[in-house]
Amino acid sequence: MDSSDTTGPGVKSATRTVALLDFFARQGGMYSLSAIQQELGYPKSSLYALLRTLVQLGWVETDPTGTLYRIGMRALLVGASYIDGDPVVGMAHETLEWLAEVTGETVHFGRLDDVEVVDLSSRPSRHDLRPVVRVGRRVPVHSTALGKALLADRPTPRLPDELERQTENTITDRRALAEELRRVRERGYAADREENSTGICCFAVVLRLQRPARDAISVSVPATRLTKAAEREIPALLMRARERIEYSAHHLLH
Amino acid sequence: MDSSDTTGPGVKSATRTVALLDFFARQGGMYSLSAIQQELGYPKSSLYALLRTLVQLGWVETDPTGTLYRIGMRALLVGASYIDGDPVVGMAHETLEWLAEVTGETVHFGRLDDVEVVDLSSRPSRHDLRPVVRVGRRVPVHSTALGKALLADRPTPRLPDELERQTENTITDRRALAEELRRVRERGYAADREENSTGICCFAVVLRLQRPARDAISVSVPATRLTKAAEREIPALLMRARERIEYSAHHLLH
DNA sequence: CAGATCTGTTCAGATATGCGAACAGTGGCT
DNA sequence: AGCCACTGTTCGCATATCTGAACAGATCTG
Repeated sequence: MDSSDTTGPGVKSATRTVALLDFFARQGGMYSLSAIQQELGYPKSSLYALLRTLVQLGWVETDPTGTLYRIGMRALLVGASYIDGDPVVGMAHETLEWLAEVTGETVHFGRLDDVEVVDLSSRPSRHDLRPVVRVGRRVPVHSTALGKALLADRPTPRLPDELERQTENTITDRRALAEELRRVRERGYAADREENSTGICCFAVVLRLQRPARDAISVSVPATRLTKAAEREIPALLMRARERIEYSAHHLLH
Repeated sequence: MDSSDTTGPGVKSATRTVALLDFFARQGGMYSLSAIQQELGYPKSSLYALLRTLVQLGWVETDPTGTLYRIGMRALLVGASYIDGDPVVGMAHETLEWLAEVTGETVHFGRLDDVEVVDLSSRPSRHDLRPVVRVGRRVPVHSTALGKALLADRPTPRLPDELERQTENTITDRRALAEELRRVRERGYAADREENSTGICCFAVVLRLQRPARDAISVSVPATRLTKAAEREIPALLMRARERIEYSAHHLLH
């Protein structure tokens, strides 16, 4: 069987299983059988058997009446293990600590997934310890420093169908974004000037562990704290952090 | 079809799909095809097809050689959505904020899963802002305040096969644990005196949203900060937090 | 209260997966 | 080198899933 066939991926019910889980993840609520069937297009009876199986295994939960479905807790456990098992996140950990310490700001570790960036690790700012747990959440690729840093490293960046406006500074034009990516390549780091979230600016650099880069690290700064000095220092610190991470990585991989 | 049948759960390859993901989550590393086959006992060729399917879908990743498998990023995204979609976690959120604020300590929201507690939400202490992201991780049920609070609410608590020793204070005897649970019921809250982690004490109460309780909230305090006053105040604050959460829950559910 | 129109559920035939065995690489050992 | 033990990979038949249509239960409506 050819892998790029019209038959789609090999095992049908495995494909559907994860498609179902993906559906719950994207929509994030409770859905009835028929609602799911309308969305995914699978036959009712197939979904029925599948859902019952997954409920039995704890991967899908139902409401007390047994008629509304949502994602189950086992999914959470498995998801968390992705981070624990990732060698790069593990190696980057102490350097991100250091980076948060010297900047006093919030740092993130992001990984490109299709046309979005997934936050794999967050270290809150020293100042505002908001409980924002963003780990495992997606952020747009065109309006964040993480995303732009990663896009800039690709010869032909894949972009979402529409560059959704997040703030009044968001770059929504594809030409303008291409130009911005050129500047990112030139400078060696990406910046986000309240393009994703009003009042928040970010800087990011990619980790050059594979080509094109898959991972990036960033520092987020409230616009009010973004002095001229900080604008110079933070990118420099990011690059030092990158060196440290890349160094450990090369040692680990011999 | 009977639910407690010898046929096992309905759709075989869905069962295997999630069993495979569970395997990766528990072991948390990279495994070869034959290693997985030894562990799970499925035929090689079946696993082969399944793994290829899941790799194609981003739920399993391979190393550069394509011979070692690990959990993929999509699993992380789906797991994170469990927390976002949970109504109780959502409602408890601002109360946990408040609890962290008034105590100045780290608070957790835990949910019972089989014989372990899963951390669904953490709010770091005001003092030591360690980046401990424990969300999605399991903690033992017998050595934590969260676990003991939840166990105490069950008529016949399910326990792990062995009560593993975590610190020198861990209760490892089943009789002693039963006695401890009796005290928890009497007092209305559970305490952990460095039983799970040396230097850390916890208090926890269950949320009475269903019988037996499924969720609990806790406050963790470094043993060095645990004054007599704190020992009285923290359980009282936990109970106030519980009232607030239960109140919002009943409003939401009418 | 009957009819209409949604739900979730079951069933037997069409169809795709699952299985063991044989094949093909790879590295280690004498 | 040659053999051996071990991987990952492919392939055809037995078998279990998938499916569409029919059934049943609930809610709404005039």
